[in-house]
Amino acid sequence: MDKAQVAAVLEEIATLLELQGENSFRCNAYARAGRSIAQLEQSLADVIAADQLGEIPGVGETLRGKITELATTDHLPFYEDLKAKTPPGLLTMLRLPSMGPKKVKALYDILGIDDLDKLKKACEEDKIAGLKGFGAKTQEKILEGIAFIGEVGERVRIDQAQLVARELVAALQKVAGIRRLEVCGSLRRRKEVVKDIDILVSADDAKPIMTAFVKLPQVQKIVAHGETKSSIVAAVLDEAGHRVMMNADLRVVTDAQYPFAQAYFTGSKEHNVAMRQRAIQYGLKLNEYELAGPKKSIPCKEEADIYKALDLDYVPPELREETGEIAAAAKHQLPNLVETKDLTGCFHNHTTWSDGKASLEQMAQAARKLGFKYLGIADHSPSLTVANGLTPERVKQQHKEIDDLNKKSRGFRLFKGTECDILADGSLDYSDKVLESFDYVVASVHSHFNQTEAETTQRVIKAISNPRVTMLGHATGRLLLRREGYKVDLGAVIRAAAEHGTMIEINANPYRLDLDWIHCKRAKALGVKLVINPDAHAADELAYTDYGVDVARRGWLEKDDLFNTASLAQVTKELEARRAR
DNA sequence: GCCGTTTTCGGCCCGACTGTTTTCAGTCG
Repeated sequence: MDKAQVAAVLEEIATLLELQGENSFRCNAYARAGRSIAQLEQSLADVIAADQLGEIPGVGETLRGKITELATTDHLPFYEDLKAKTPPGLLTMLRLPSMGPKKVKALYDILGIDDLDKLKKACEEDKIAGLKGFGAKTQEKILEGIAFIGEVGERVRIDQAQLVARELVAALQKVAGIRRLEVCGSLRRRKEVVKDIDILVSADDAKPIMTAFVKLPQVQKIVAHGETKSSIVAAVLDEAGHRVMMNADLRVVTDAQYPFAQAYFTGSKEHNVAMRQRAIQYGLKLNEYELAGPKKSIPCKEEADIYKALDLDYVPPELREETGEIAAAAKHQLPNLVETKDLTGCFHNHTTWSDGKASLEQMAQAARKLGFKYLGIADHSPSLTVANGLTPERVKQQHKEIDDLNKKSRGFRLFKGTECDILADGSLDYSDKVLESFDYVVASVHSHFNQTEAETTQRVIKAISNPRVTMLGHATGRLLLRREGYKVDLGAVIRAAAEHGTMIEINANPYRLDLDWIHCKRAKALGVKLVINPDAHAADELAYTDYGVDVARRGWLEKDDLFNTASLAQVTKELEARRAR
């Protein structure tokens, strides 16, 4: 098993143990080890071979044995036994709001309920409300939870969450008495999928703000309504007219508490735990209201002051995942993260020549409006017939149109590219001669998703080893919350990209966000250049690059780790040099 | 299950809110 699989098993063990009623610290130990393994830079096999497992924080004698067994034999009797005696439906029940391991276990032990259907039936027959520790409200909440899961799923994409957040914030800002306001939580950390929206407000009097919040027109349901915290389900229509529903929490604190609350509610949970532990090392206590010693509280006006008080550089929200950012902040080694303004253009964009909605000229105009100095056009290749892929003859025609447009424009350039299909055997969809007519080539997989991991890996490596390929498009083909990516050994792909000097795209389309930030970090470590591409099929989709910047920042990338932060002259020079190879 | 300038046992981050209680357990973040 590779590290992702081992990590998933460890985290599942943690959950299964919780359902057994096991000591929470023991459960936590498995969960923590799982996270550490998932975030390893090297391959798990290498770590085991070098006998370095024990050096990973949270991995002791017992876990070292279990992890080794899992990684080398693909089996772990301890896990398999645990799994065998836990009905899989219990894990689904755990996803319901207000249902934790204790309640799930109680329902299973007392009534033998082991899936959502039985749970729903039991609620409808009024069998839950009478149980010790349960009541009418709990029963009602469970039913609502089951309906909610069916209707909206659990998580939404960052672009959808942003939409909901923007509406709520705009409505809230009209309420009098607000001093500071910010969206915190995973949306502030710019995670690719988000479960709920956390809004933080500072004010002298919380009550009117709380009251206004639960009465906003977007509110579908009030989940909780307390003095400092309220929780609602909000519904907002997106541009396509689809209803986006999600949970939103509001916290109101005093302005003095604001920076502490801001840090606390931004998370991640793991980052917060590590920060609290660091505070303890300094003889201090950190919570959402203050940073304080036994005798006095340390005043902080901004979030940065908290980090400063603990001898840390300010950690940008995108890095707060407890993947080494605190250690780096202590040593003044945090990266100087790339910013949206650093982008000079992008390379993976479609036009009406294939399946885009905007013409070459419209795309160019939109790019200039965003301040880009160039735009790469990469329409589809012939085998993607559904997307109106370009034949070699139409490629020539498109190139003429691009030349004509370039003659008319000053200080801005269109580059001739292609999103060339990687065929089933790893060969490319155009002949070398046609490929050489482009300024650059994005190579992507669009078919045969059911190949084995070994086949797809070989296929992609073969394609990116071709010197005519400039960059790899959407590396796993995933569609967030809709479709798993194709199975591919990204470690091997990234190593091959490093070896052949091929760049890898960060597909900034919010449906994809592929390469994932974790792999960006690994690609950077191996010296692979990354490129933020919106995969735009319409003029307004060029702005998707913002989401790509989010991914890059979460992946610790700096301006120079990306290709499309270079000047037009540098980009032109580099592309010409590559074509001469 | 991990871990140790309070070290081999006894801790392990902390607080709000809810619902079911009558002082608190469970859940959540």
